[in-house]
Amino acid sequence: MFLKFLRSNISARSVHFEFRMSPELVLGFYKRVGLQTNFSPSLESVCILIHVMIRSRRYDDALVFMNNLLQTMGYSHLDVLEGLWDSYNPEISCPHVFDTLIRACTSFGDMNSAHEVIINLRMEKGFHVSVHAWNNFLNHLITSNELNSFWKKYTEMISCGYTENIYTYNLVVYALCKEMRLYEAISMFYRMLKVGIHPNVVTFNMIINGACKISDIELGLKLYRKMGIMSMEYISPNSITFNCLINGYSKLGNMKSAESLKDEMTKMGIKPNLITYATLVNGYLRKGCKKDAFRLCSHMVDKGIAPNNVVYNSIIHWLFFEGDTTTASAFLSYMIKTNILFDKFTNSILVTGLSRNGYLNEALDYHKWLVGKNLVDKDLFLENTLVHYLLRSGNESTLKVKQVLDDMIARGLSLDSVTYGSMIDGFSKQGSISNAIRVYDDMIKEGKKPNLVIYNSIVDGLCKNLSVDLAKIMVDELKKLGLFDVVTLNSLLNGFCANWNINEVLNLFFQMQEGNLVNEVTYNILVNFFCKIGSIQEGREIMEMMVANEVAPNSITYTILVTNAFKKSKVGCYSREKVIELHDDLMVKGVKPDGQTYDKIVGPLIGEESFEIS
DNA sequence: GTAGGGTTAG
Repeated sequence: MFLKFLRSNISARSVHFEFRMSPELVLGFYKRVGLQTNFSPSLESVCILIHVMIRSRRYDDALVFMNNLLQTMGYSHLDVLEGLWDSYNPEISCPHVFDTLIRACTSFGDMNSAHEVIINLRMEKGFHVSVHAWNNFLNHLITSNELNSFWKKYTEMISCGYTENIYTYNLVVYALCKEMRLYEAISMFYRMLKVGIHPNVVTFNMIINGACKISDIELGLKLYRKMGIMSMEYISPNSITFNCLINGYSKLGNMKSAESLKDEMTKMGIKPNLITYATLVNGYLRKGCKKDAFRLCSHMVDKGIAPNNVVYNSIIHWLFFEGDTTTASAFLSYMIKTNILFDKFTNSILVTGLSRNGYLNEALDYHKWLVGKNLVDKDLFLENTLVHYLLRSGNESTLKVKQVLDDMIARGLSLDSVTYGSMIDGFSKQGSISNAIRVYDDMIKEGKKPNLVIYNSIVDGLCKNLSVDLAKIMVDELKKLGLFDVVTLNSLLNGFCANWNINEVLNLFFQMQEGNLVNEVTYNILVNFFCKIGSIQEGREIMEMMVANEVAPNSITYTILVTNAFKKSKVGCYSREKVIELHDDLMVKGVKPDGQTYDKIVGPLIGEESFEIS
């Protein structure tokens, strides 16, 4: 009878009753006949099974059946909806079944179908899905970063007269935090209090995380400390609260505070978890403190927490970043040996890490392998990375770039603005402005509009290829269109400097100051220019001006000054002692020295000195 | 439900 039922040769209504009491039996039968060849149950029969499963609260099994219908059997979401609607039996079925269909759609990211189900039920059948279904739908929109769509659909939900619950309010807070609208998120918190919905620890955590993400740790800490008072002692922080704050400090490089928060949570009886350690390890690596990072790794192992792929990805990324490909490979091998799976982060870290360290052929091979295994996203990130580094590796790589692009096109993908931008910039930097222009023309032919970044590449290319006059004309045109920023003007300024055109340099710099379009790059360009055209002293004066205008000198400022001073010392225009004195002065001013410059210039100078003294 | 890792064009 069961087989007959599955092929719907007998009345669905009559079997409803037969099966509703024993979902186990139904599932067992279904699985057994499923193994037979030519087995193809009708839509109606599967829909009845779904009703039975929902009735007995076996939501996961119901989801599996729905996925079967939608994914393998090729029914559309609306087919399934009709099937469920037609086989709906008020004595047995629950309205909840339609919520589950929406969950099935969102679970594989098909937000449009999910919405169509909601609309169809409302418009055609006068049925309103539950607020939970809406919440699930809205949550998926946020997690897939479709925030515009989120707000539109949220408004739709409200206008249908739904009453928001705590989950809905939290979603709104979440969305506001994601859009970095922190103060609106906080006012949402008060609105919740006003309408009698108690914010919970999730609400707090999301706002605290939002504060940390915009680097306002003080605010995050304040909220954490006031959690008790603000909730009449109902809510206390959990591990997520601490992890958010620890992450905030780690991103800012303040590892001391990050670690003391870890101690604080431990004292409160909240155990640091895998995420706590992963966050701290990443924070130390970001600062270049490998020793501390590895200390925490062994600490976590001692506590019985094994590092996972996230921790390994982090380690490998930062090792590649500082050029230590040997140790990076060692960790990769260890990852493979201990069966820790690669994910899309690992793949991306590998392709970028190999490329930026000059292992372009290896990067290309690995990428090819990934394509073969169908493990590459459609977002062109890896391809654009390859194009970028290939073009920077010299002009013999043009053929390989072509290969990457051809493969891309063969896979049905087309170049995006980043591909074009990377190529235009790469060719400009190689000095082959004709190729850059060819790419630009292709881009226009493809109907793609150039953006500011691309215009800036071209301006920079013109300046670097000694056509500053042309660049100036172009910038004037861009200004008329309002299409320029500090980067555009920095390129032009740099071009004037390269031509030793002091009048234009000063003129443009004053204009930039007036327009408040000055950043640390602007000053670095000028520091370099005055070191070359004038004296180290003049360069240092520009730096003083930089500090006075509250722009912090960075490691590039350091390199510019120290390198220029050293060059002058070699031709006897500057003493070696003064180079060291310059270094000391920069250190006192809090300028971060550049490691390479220090090792190459200052270190040896100091070594020589101390040798002479001893 | 909220927390951790990567990033490509000036």
